[in-house]
Amino acid sequence: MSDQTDDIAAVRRFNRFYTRIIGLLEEGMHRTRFTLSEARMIHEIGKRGATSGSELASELGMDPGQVSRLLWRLVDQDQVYITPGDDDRRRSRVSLTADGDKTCARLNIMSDEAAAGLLEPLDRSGRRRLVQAMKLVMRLLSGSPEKGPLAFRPHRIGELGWLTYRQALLYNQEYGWNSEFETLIARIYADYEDAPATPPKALWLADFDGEVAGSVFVVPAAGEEKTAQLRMLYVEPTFRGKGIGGMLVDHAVKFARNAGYRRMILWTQDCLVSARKIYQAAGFTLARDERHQSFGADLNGQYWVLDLEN
Amino acid sequence: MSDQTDDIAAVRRFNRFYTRIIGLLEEGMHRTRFTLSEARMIHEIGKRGATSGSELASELGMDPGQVSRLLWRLVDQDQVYITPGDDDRRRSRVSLTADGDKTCARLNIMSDEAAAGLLEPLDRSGRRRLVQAMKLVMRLLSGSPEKGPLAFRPHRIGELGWLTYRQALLYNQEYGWNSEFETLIARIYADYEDAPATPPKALWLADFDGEVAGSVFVVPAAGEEKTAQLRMLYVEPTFRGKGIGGMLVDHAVKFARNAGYRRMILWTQDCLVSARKIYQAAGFTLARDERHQSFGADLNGQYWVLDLEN
DNA sequence: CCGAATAGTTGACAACTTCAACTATCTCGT
DNA sequence: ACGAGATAGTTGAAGTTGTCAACTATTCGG
Repeated sequence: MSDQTDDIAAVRRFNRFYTRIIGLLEEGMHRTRFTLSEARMIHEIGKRGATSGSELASELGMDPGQVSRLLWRLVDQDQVYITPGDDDRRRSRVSLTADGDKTCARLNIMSDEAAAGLLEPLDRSGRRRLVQAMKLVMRLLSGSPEKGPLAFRPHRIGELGWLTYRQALLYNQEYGWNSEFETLIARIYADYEDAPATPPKALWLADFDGEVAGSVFVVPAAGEEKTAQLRMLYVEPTFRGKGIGGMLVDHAVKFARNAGYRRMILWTQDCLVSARKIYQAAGFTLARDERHQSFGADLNGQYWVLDLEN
Repeated sequence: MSDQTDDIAAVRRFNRFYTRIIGLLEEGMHRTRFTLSEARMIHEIGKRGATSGSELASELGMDPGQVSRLLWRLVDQDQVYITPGDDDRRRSRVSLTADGDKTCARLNIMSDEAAAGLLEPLDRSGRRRLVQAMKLVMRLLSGSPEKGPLAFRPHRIGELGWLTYRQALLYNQEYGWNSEFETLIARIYADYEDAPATPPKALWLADFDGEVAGSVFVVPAAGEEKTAQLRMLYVEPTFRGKGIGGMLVDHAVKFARNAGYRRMILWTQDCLVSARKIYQAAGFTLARDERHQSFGADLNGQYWVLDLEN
């Protein structure tokens, strides 16, 4: 309950804060001979090449009447020209004149400078954290059913720690696992990294616009010839239900097959329901299971196998 | 260079995005009989108890003239009363009437609801990440010379991974250390966590409004009776120069002394200049040093000692 | 081919922004 | 003690923005 109100207060504080930031940025526009609305309109027309008034109205959230008057004012200033639409003569085609193009470019530079002014006091690492945090805020607030470019890539420095952090936190929240699990996976990741390059191993992060959406890795199974082990499959809660887990497993299976492994195994817990479905879909079969007590919970461990030779 | 332009583009995208969010939130205010400016003014007066017009003008970024007219409109609506200032009769005292208080409370509830609407689609973990990201954006953009409440607290689940992530990344950026360092510290943190409770050990995070500003821990030194070892002192770049490192070390030394240790040792590298100064200031003396090759760099390790018995 | 929907224009009015002129009051240095 | 200059607030004027409603021209569906 107090969490709730704290969060709300923090969000409101941020809203007030960012209202100021936006105000400061817009201030800079007053050095031009255009008003803020005019500048936004020119920018929008420049971005789309040629549009209609109604599109501008909905995109900028303006009243159609205001759009109309604003456009004609820009026509008077020779920034914009309006021609009747070709197929639909209600619709007008709005485009920038040569002058308007120049203005648009100038405004863009000014906006860039304003944004650069925000970044200016920060060092490289600070900038990266700022941009990452902004992207996260956007993604969380926009609900993000957006299907952007998802890339599988190797891990970068520090990201083994990041994966430990996220998974320890997640499985604690979802299943109550304690710090025993955190130290276990910290060692698993360290062992992965320190293992020799052969027999083949690989780790991928699912990267969504710079944000880690999930990960998995493949190592040679201990003591078993020509057998690969799939480990640490995980998908961020906000990215679930998009098939990322399945893609990661398929990717890993393909890698193992190409690397010459004959068999693939994995060890999981029966409480991880959605993971189980993914393994089944990838062709794994349950070989045996075993009760055990770990991470402060009663678990049912499962051992799954996939034959890679057919 | 491309990084630079990418960051600028990301910041501009965020600005546009958040302009919309703020617009949506303000939309809700139209259900009241007050305009946005009036609402903001009432809220601001409510927050400060009693102010002057000029303070309101600068706080809300409004023209003094507009503030004057707005205030008198609110006086007409019986939300606000204005009395001449006591000591300075140019200055007026602006306060809320009983009606104004009620209005202010009502507006606050509406703002809370609007903010809650943003949080509503998110689960607990999503909310926490959103709030954290917002706080980070604020801190990075406000330059944060602010001295808020700094607390030393034990680590929570996942934070050993977080510390691994941050330190691996940092020391890679600053000194070029490779993943050998990352796996080493991952194991060091895991060992810390799995060690028995006696002889005494402790780890603290410097917590600044929910954000990790730095950390350090103390363990019994291997093989040496009554000797404590200080390890993994680190301060986030954005929090440096505020004495946090020194406070962490002092805290650790005090703990070791209270826990009955007679001596304290630590192992560091000579390239970590500011850390060295902190150790000196805490009374440590350099016992010996030793060249070695680790983490893909040529290093000069240093062994420092502090006698706890005087 | 008619009624409904859509694109855009125009008028009216209240509120906001910006600038400049103006009064009253205070501060500071001499 | 006093005058120059700064500060707090008020008022006027002109232009811009936000909102609503009425209106024309055009297109679409049946």
